This record gives sequence, structure tokens and C-alpha cells, in this order.
Amino acid sequence: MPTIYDVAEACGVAPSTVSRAFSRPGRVNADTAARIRRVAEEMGYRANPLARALPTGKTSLLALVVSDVTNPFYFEIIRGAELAATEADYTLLVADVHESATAERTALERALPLVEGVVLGTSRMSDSTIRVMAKQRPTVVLNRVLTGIPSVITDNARGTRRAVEHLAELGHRSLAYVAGPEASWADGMRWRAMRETAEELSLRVHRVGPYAPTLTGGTEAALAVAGSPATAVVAYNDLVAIGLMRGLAAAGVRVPRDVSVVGFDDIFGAELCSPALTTVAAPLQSLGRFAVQTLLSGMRSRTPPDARAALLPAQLVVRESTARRSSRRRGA
Amino acid sequence: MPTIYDVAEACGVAPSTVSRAFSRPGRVNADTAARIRRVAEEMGYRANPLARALPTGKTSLLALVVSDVTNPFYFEIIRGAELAATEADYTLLVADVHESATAERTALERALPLVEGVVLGTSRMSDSTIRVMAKQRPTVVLNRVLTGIPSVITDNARGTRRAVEHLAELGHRSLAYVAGPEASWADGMRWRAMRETAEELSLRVHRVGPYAPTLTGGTEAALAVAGSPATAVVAYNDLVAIGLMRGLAAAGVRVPRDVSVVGFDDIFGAELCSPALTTVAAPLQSLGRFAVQTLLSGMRSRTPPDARAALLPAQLVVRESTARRSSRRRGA
DNA sequence: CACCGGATGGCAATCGGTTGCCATGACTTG
DNA sequence: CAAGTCATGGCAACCGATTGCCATCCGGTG
Repeated sequence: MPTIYDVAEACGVAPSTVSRAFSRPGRVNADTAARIRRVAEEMGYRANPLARALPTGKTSLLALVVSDVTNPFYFEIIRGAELAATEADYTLLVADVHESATAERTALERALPLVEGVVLGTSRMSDSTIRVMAKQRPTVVLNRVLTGIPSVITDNARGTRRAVEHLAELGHRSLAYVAGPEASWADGMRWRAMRETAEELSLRVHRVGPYAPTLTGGTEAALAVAGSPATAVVAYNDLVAIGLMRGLAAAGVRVPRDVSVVGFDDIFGAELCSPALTTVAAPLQSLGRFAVQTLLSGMRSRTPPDARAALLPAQLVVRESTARRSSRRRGA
Repeated sequence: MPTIYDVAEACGVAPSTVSRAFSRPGRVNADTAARIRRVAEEMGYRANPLARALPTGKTSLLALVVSDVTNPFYFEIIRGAELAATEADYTLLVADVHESATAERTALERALPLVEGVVLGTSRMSDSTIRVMAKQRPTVVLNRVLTGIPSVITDNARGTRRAVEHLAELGHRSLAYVAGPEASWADGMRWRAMRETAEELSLRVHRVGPYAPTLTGGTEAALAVAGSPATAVVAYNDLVAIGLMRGLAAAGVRVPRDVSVVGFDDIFGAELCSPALTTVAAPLQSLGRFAVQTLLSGMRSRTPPDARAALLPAQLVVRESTARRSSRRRGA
């Protein structure tokens, strides 16, 4: 690989001139610069990003840490982040920490000195640990609010409200919420919004769980749901909702005839399952894209970034898993 | 961030000694080394990976290039690759090229000088371009065979054979193959193996397509399949198979009662859809893991790596989309 | 006692760009 | 014509680690 020294020699100029021909347009005589560029092109010269990064600290790398790459929730988030990064001439480094806080720390310690900024998707680390990390590199957190650190989240409250209203319009008066992990910030938001909206609309609502945020978790919840008086269920997320529907089917409860089910996120698969899932769609790609854009703008401005949480709108997508409450009630 | 110079000063030794205390155990007096480590620990010293990489070329970074991160086919591949990389103390850089050969070149040009090796997942580039890239950095290709370059592929021939045998056992005598992109190496393998096996078992088989390797592509294929005499279909991959099932359902053809459907890969979602898809499961996580391991072993040995393709076994997973051929035939 | 080899630590070059500062020369201006 | 300004290019330090080579000191040996 040729270096600026090789190019400089071939052109009969100093290495610094070659460097400036690329990084400081105008600082070098136009003809000289053109000649250097031509020769560099011919020699196949490419700047070594490592060498450039060493003195300047500019690696053009961003990290996106996800709790589990195989979780379909992240697919579009990763894509959105990737797009925004590429647009800004950055490369995205995706780190998968397979749901382990320890792995997350290790991955971050390894990646931090390499990257210029970090997006934490659903971090498993404690608030204080995150704050420590955020001191070292510009950081944006996804799906979580952390005062003092820029966050990007979905408007869970509004989304939940829309889901409950939808169920109310279909005639349901008794609802259930299948809870996800207690530690989940989103779980808290959803449950709270659900209770509030239910109260406003004079619906009864109760909560079962917590369950693991997986297909299996949902299947396990089927028993509790089947035994409840609820005619409609809101699940912590789509995976749980799909698992729940399978569990209900196995128990002889038909969806949406006997029970309506609503999920969250609109992941890949929500449309595939049968019946297709009604869900509160998170703007996944926008989430990833916006997180990176927020990160970049924070990196550019000297001033500490506006650390309020950005709220991206959710949208209720009605499919087949919700229906008018049937006249023949079930349960108590 | 403290550097070896800071640690050296604090210990009253030369920077080189600090460096050796970490990288050359035994080269430094045991007591001195222990003291240096302790002081370094107290100061929170961490080696700067960039500075290390500059003279040595060791970045501890590997690249995995995927044609589309949102394709569920890659989820487990990425995870497997990530695991193998982490085990070997490497960090994986995932680049998404959203199905564009141009984006793929750009991504590679950007990433190549940074990484020590590359895994190309379903590359969209031409053989010759890949060979040029492979000259610059150790490379392994996934799902494609390229003489002279180590490859890791699924045993498509055997897998296809198993699928066809399965259908034959269920009494099907007339099969169809829904083809994927012509440029796809796997498509060629699958279709050839299908024809051969069908011949051996004296089955009739014909081919429709090509179609895009997506849900939509599959849905579009439904018409051609419904109009054919086939009672069983093998689709290019799971996405096509699922799309096909939906298209058939819309056309009033019931799966598996009227037509049996088999897919390829066993992606996330194959089990979710209804009916659950019978499919030739690729060992996705192993594929990713094995590719990285092959890459690493190639990087370690001086000798050019054994460039034969590694064939990983596929497995037929029978679910609900295949059934005994019904007595009342359909079509011609 | 002279010599030798191993253990230990330091010096300084190196990786490949970047950049502050200075030198030179041309041109402008009073 | 002297002084000042601007354009242009080179010198050399620097980022932070790695490493070949040399210096020193030790004990052991003939």
C-alpha cells in the first residue's frame, strides 16, 4: 500500500503537501493539488484510517450496542442506524451483547477507544454505569430515558392509549395486560398508560406476569389469560403476543373470536403469524436513524446536547387479532 | 486517558518497560511487572487500540458484510459470527450493503484497511471483484463457492434430496420448484439437486420463476403454482415459501390440504406462520461461527488456507405445511 | 581473576498521517 | 523603493504503542 511519502516522492513534494492536498483544499496551489491527486490515483493511494485516527481521534466509527441481534425488534433499528451513519460518512459497528450486562461492559470497553460515539439500544446496564460510559464518549440511549443523556424513545403512552381505545370501540370492557420484565422501562410506561386510559374509559383492567419477553414467555401467559375474565389482552411486545396466541390456541381459546390480542412494536413476523397481529407499531427504522442523527449532532456541537428525550410517534396497526367482543362471554 | 508514558513516569521506568510488562510476560522482572500493573490499574490505564494497531497492523477487528441486515436469514449467522469472533478476542464489524454491489464496494474500501479479515455473506459482487478484495485481506465467502477462496456453504444437495424424498413419501408425484434470483448460486444448486432426485424417484418436476427472494416474490408465484399440476412445491427460500402460502390462501388453495410447501433455511418466522413451514433448515449459527473460525485459522497460518468449500449439513424440519397428497387431485 | 552468558531495562526508530510554525517569493501599496 | 500581505511549500513535532539493539549488572566458570 502506497503512503503519502510514496506519493510525495513521486511528485517531488513534501509529505505534508500531499496530506494537505487531500484534507485542506485551497491550502495548496490548485495545479499542484491536481497533480498530486492524479499521481495518488494512479498509484492507488488510500489514506490509512488508523494513521489518521491516531493524532486526530477521528475514526469515523460509531457503535450500536444491541441486547440481542437475533431479536427482530432490532432489525429495522440497525438498518436505520446504518443508513444514517453511512450518510454522514461513518461506519457502524454493531455489537451484540446477548442479554448480558457483563458482555455489554466488555464490548464497550473494547469498542469505546475505537469509536467516536455510541448508541445504546435497550441497555442492560445500570443507570450509573451508563453515565460513566457516557462521560467517555458521546452517547445516545434508545428505548429508555436517562436524565442528562439524550434519549430516543417511542411514544408509548399515546400508542397504548390508541390500543385501549381501539379495544373499547370494539366493545371490550375487561382488559388484561401481559407484563414483560420488571426492569424494562417500556413495560412500566405501557402498563401505566394502560391503567390510566382504562380508568378514563371506565374499563376494568388487570395485570398478569411478569413474563420473559419471548415467545415462550407469551405461551406461559396463556393460562393466566384464559383463566381471567378479560376479553381483550394487551401484551408487552409482539413476541409475547404471538406466543400468547399460540398458547391460547393450544388451550382451545380462539383469537380474535374469544379474545382479542394486541402487541407492541410491529416486528417482522407480526404480519406473518395467524391471525395476523394487531399491534402498536414503533417507527423502528426511524428510531435507529434518529438515534444516530442525534448522536452526530451532539458530537458536532461543542455545547452539551439537549438531553431531553425525543419522542417518536407510534401507530396502531389493526390486523386480524382484534375483533368486536363476541356476545357469548367467556370466563367469570 | 493515561498512556504508557504516564504509567512509566509514575513507576520510574521507561515506557518500553511498561509496554513489555503487558505484552511480553517474562521479559520484565516479575516484581517490576507486578508494580507496573498495579500502578496502571490504579491510574485506569487502557492500551489505545489505534496506537497499537498502527505499527503492528493488529486491529482485532473482523468485518462481516451482509447483503441485507433486515433479512432474517442473517440473524443467526450474525450471532454465530459474533460469538466466534468474541471467543477469539476479536470484534465484529457488521456492514449492511442493502443489496447493492456499489454499496458493497464502498463499504469494503472503507472497512478493509481497518480490519484483519473479511467474511462475505452472500456477496453481490462479481467473482473477479471478490478475488481482488481477497488479495488485500484474508477472506471467507458464505453461501457461495469461489475456487481459490475458502467458502462455507450449506449442503444444499443433500437438503434438497431430503425434502424431495419427504414429499415422495407423502405420495406426491408431481412437484414444482419456485425459483429465486438467477444470479443466486444456491438457487442453481437447489434446482439441480431437485431435478436429479426427482428423476431418481421418477417424479415429475417443473420450475416456475424466477421470482424475487421476498414475501412479495412468493405471493406472485402463487398464480403460477395454482395453475400447475403440482401437488407439492419446493420454494427457493422460506420468505418465498411463506409469501407463496399467503398467495395460495388468497387464491383459495389450502396448504397443506391441496398443496404441500417446503422452504429453505428455517429462518425466524418459519415456525410462526400458519401453517408452520416445513423447511430445509440451514445451520445458520454454525455457518456464521464456522466462517469466522475458518477465517481466523487462515489468518494464523502462514500457508494459504485450504480453499475447498466446507459443507455444513442441512436438516429437514417437518412442520405443518406438508401432508399426504389428498385423494381429490387438483389442476390438470 | 578474566571471561561469558543470562536477566533486565533503556534508547530510539517506526507505523502514516496531521498541523503549527517558519521560509520564501511574488505582488501590492504608500 | 521599502514595507507589508498573501500564497505556497517544507520542517519537524506529535499521536501512543511496539520492538530491535545496546548497556549494565549479576552470578557462574575455567
